[in-house]
Amino acid sequence: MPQLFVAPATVQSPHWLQAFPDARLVNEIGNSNSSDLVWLLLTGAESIARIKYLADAGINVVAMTAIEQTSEARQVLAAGARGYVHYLAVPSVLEQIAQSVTLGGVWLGADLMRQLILGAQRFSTAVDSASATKAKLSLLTGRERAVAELVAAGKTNKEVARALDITERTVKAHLGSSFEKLGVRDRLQLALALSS
Amino acid sequence: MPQLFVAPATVQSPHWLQAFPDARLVNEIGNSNSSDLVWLLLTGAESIARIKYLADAGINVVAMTAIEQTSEARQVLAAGARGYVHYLAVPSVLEQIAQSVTLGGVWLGADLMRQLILGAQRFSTAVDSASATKAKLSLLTGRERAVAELVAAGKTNKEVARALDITERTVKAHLGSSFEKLGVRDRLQLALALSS
DNA sequence: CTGCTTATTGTCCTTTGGTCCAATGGCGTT
DNA sequence: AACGCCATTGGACCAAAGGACAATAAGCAG
Repeated sequence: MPQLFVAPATVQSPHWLQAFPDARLVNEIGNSNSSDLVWLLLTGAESIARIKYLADAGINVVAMTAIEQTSEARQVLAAGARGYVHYLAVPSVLEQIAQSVTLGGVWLGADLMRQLILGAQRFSTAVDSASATKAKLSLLTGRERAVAELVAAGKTNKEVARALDITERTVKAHLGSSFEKLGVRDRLQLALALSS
Repeated sequence: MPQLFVAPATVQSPHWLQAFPDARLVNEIGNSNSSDLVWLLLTGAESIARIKYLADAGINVVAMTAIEQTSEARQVLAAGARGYVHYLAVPSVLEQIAQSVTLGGVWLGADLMRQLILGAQRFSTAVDSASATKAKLSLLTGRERAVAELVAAGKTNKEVARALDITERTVKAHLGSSFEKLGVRDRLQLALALSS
C-alpha cells in the first residue's frame, strides 16, 4: 500500500516522490483510493473535517501545512491526525514521519512540540492568559524592548535609530542582546517570536 | 558516538542493546561520557534537573519511564527532553525514536500525544486568521509562494535554496517579485504580511 | 509559430544586518 | 568605594540581503 498524497496539482513538492518513489499524488480523495497512510495538504476549514473522517475510519493521516502554526497543529491533532509537518519538508524527514506513524507514534517538529507543551502548561497552571509575547518581552530591558518592538514592526535599524534618537550602532547592540535572550538568530525570528 | 543509557543496574532492558549493539550503559552520568543521544531513566525529581542541564548543553535527551503519565511527559518535555517513552519499549520503537530525535523531531506515543493536545485545547482560543494570509498567497506563483512561506518561517536564503533544491540566486529572484506583488520592501515585512 | 508567463541562473554591486573587541558614564546595591 | 546592570557609542570586519541588467529554457494560449 503506497503512500497517498492529497494536494492541488499546483502545490506539490518533488520531495514526496523522492521519499516515496511509488507514492500516488491526487487532487482529491476518492473512494477507490486506499492507503495505510494519507498525506493531506491543509487547504481550509474543510480539511479538518476530512481528517476526522479518515481518522475515524482507522486511516493514518499526516497533515501538511504551508505555514506551521501552533493553533493549527492543535486542530489537526485533535481531529486525529498522526503528524503535522510543513509540506516542503525534506525526504528524510518525510520517511521519518512515515516510520513514526506506522509504529504508533505521532510526529511533530521540535519547536512546535515545545510550544504545544509550554502552551498546555501555561493554560493549565496560570491564572490569567498573559500572552507568550508579553512573557518574552519581560526578559528584555526597557531599551531592548523598544528596539525589538520597532524591529518586529518591520523597521530597519536606521529607522529605529531615528525613532529613538540613538545611533545605528546602539540599535545593533540592543538587538544583539535581545537575540541572545530570546534564543533567536536574527531580526526575522525575533519578529516571529514576538508575534506568536 | 554510541547511544548512552543512564539507569540503575537493577533496572535495565535487554532491548537497549538489541536496538543499539554498541550502546553504553552506565549508572550515573560522568564527565567522561559523551554522546549525541542520552537515554535517561526517570528516577525522581532530580531527573528533571538533569534533563534541563543536558538539554541546555545541546545534548539530545530521551526520558524513559516506568509508568507513562501525561503530567510526567509534560515535565520532561518542558525540561527539554526530545522524547518520552516506556523503558521497556521494543527495539524497533527505540530505533525509531533515535531517528526522530536526530532529525530534529520529538517522539511521543500516540495516546500520550492525544492527551496532551486535548488537554491544551480546552483552554486554547481556536482562532483562524489564515484567511487573509491565504488571500495574499494567491497573488504569488507556486514557486514564489514556496519561497515566501519558508522565508516567513524564519529561514535564510541559503536554507530555502537547500530546501527547494535551487540556487540562492533563484531564491532572491522569487523573493524580489514577491516583494513587489505584496508591496513590501524586505523579508521581514513579507513575514508580517503573511502572518497577519 | 508567436507571444506570454514562469522558472532558473549568472555577475556585479550596494546596502543592510550582525558580531567582536572594546570604552564611557549613570545608577542602585552591597 | 566597589560591584553589577544598563545605555550608549566607536571601529572593524564579515555575512546576508537585495537590486540592476541580464540570459536560457519550458509550457501554454492564441
